[in-house]
Amino acid sequence: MRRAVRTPAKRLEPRFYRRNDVVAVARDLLGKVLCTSLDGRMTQAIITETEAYAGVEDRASHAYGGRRTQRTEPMYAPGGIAYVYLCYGIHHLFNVVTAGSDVPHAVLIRAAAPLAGVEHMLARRSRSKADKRLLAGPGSLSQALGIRTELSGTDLTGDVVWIEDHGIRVAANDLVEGPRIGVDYAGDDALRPYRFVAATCPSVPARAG
DNA sequence: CGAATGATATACT
DNA sequence: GTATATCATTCGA
Repeated sequence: MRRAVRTPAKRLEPRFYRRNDVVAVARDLLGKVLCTSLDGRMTQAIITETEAYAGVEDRASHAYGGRRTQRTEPMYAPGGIAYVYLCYGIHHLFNVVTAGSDVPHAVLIRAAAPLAGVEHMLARRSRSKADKRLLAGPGSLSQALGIRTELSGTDLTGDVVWIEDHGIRVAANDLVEGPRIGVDYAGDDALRPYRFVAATCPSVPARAG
């Protein structure tokens, strides 16, 4: 298999996040590497599935109609921070806040492929072996990377949670788009094609094994 | 297929 | 302040 070109890992800068086109950011996040350093444990995962939430105009968004609460406050900050919230009382869902100040757009990270620190992911998920479900689904992904609601508002250009570009590219014919998951309550907005999936796992740099 | 599980938003007193 | 419905899901039967 063709390996991705080895590019020095480069942390995404604020200007990546601050674009107003949240759908473009969601697409661009595929193949990027989500990293956490928590409890002295470092984990890295290649993002394979994202969903865009288009702020005030999107009924599926927590910020629909400009709703502004203590929970959603981070979404109104300039792009480049985390928005994490608890869903169904169990799952911590991780979002990347995008766009400028007072434009509450965000991208939900739904799935990823393990790249580094797999042993920590397994421990956090109480599993003994890595399978396809280790980082599949936003709740599982967050649990494996140690992301919790207390990290909501965390600066993604810091050294706790951040995202790197490893030069991994998702081919156009690998990119699948469709309606978002679990947003039936949003009426017509549930039909928006705001979900992006890297159909086959992006090439993993050779050093992974 | 359905229960688990708790913070949050909203609508009350 | 208190009550209650809801939820960007997951796992096991």
